[in-house]
Amino acid sequence: MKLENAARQLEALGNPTRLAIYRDLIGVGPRGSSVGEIRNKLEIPASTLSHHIARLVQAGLISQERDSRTLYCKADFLNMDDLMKFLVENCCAEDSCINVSD
Amino acid sequence: MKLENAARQLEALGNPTRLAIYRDLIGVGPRGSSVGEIRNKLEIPASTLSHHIARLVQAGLISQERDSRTLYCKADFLNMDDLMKFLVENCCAEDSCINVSD
DNA sequence: CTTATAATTCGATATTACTAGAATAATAGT
DNA sequence: ACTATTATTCTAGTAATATCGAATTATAAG
Repeated sequence: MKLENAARQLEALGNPTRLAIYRDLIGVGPRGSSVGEIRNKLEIPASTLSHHIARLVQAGLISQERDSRTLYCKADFLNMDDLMKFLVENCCAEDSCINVSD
Repeated sequence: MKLENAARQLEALGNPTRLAIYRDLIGVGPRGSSVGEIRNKLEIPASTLSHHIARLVQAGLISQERDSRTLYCKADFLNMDDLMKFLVENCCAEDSCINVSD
C-alpha cells in the first residue's frame, strides 16, 4: 500500500462519527447495514451521514450494494488488514516491536 | 481505548507528512530520531515539522526526550498496539474477519 | 399520476488544518 | 558577552472539513 493511500484511509477513520460508523460495520460483519439502519442506530442527520459514508467508500474502507431503494454498506476487511500491515511494516527490525506477540 | 481518543490518533496519522514521520520513527526503533534528523531525512521546513510532531505527541503516538539542545522523538509502540486492537475489537463475531489468521 | 420511502446533492456557514517565513527561546561553546 | 545550533511559537494566508436544512433524485406501490 502506498503512503498516500494509507494516509487517506487513516484520515477517513480519524473522525469520531466515521469511526463509529466503521466500527458498527465491523461489528455487524460481512452482511453489512443499510444507510437507514446506521442512521437510526447512531442518530446522525441524513445529509451528514451521507457525506461521511461517501468518504469511507472513497477511501476504500467500505463498499456498497443497492437493493431497490435500500443501500447496504459493509466494511472491507481485506483492505483493513492491508492498512494494519502497512502501519507495522518497518517495525520488526527492533526489539520492542508491536509484532512481538506472534 | 475510547473512541474519541482512537479517532484523534487516527486523524494524527491521517496526514501524509505525519504518517511519514511516524513510520520513520517506527523504522528506527526505540531509540528514536532527533527533530533535526527527521527534518534532514524528510526535508520539511522546521516550523511545519514542529507542528506535525506536536500533533503526534499530543495524540500520544510518539514521545520526546531532550538531550541538551537536541530533542529526540520515538514512537510509542504500546499505544500503537492498543489502537490496532481497538480497530478490530468488535470484529471476531463473524467469519470473514481480520483476525482469522491467528 | 400521485404519494411514500431511501438516500444523495446543494448551499451556506463555522470551524479547523496546512504551510512556511520571521521572530523567539533554550542550550552550548568561545 | 557573543555567536552558533536546535527547535518552538507567532502570524497570516489559503485550503479543506464538518454540519445540516432544503431541494432533489431514484425506486416502488397504489
